[in-house]
Amino acid sequence: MGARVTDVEVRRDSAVRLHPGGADEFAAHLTGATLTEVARRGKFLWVTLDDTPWALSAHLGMSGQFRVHSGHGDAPAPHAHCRVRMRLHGRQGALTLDFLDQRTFGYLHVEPLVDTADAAPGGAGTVLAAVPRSVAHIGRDALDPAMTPAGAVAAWRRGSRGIKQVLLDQTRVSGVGNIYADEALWRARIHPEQRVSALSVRRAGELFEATRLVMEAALAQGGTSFDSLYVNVNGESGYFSRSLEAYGRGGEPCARCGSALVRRVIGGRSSHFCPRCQRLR
DNA sequence: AGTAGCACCTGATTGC
DNA sequence: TGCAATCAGGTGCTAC
Repeated sequence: MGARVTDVEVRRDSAVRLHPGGADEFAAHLTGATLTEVARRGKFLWVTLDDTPWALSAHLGMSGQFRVHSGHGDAPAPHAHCRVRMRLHGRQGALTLDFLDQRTFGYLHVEPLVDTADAAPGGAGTVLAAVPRSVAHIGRDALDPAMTPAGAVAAWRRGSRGIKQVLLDQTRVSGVGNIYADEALWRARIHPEQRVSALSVRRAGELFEATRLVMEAALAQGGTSFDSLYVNVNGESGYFSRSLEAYGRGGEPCARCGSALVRRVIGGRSSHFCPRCQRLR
């Protein structure tokens, strides 16, 4: 890091729709700033600006991606899905940073950092964190060391909804999306429609362990890529889609028991599970 | 406060 | 062949 922003080109205004002052103010605020430190919580990521309490904040939605090219004039012409192009000067010279987003659910904005103090039941105590304002309501990431098993269990067991919907609720435990939710539930043998109020502490703890295992395994393989929508900054895909046991496998045999996996819409999201291994109780 | 449902958007795929 | 309907994804927002 340590790259200075020398130019900001917003190619589609809706890419900065959450920035209060609109595209011009976004570009003006960012231009001249130095990108210092990258952080994330769940699916929200941000880069701090200089040593100010401000950050360039981003959410990739479902198809957003950052791509980096060396140079400015010699960088490739912006892709059709390029929504914002930034030109940077770092230690290694000129860089072009593109925010691509085919389906435009993602966004960028510049916003202040705020202090949060969330208690972590289970031993870690209160852990302070400075996060962008739009991230303050988001729970700790499943892989965050400050998210303890007991903390996750307590967060998940509140309320009356089914566990699949609660897993996707980013204000409880963040970072788990539709694919990893199905995978974690399959591994923990929990029915996606199981009411969280009827989920024992022990079973919830097993679900947290399964969630971490799934996410660590996916990370180790570079993520779950079906196509060129899901890539790293160099445009390379991950391989975790080859390891999926439940997601997208409706009708196929369960790897554990051989029963046909079921696909069902739950809370508006397509869900996949084994009707034999994952019993509703 | 917790929950439900819609809006947002594009491109691939399926159905007629 | 053409066109319409459907689907996927994760959030912000409003309404109950």
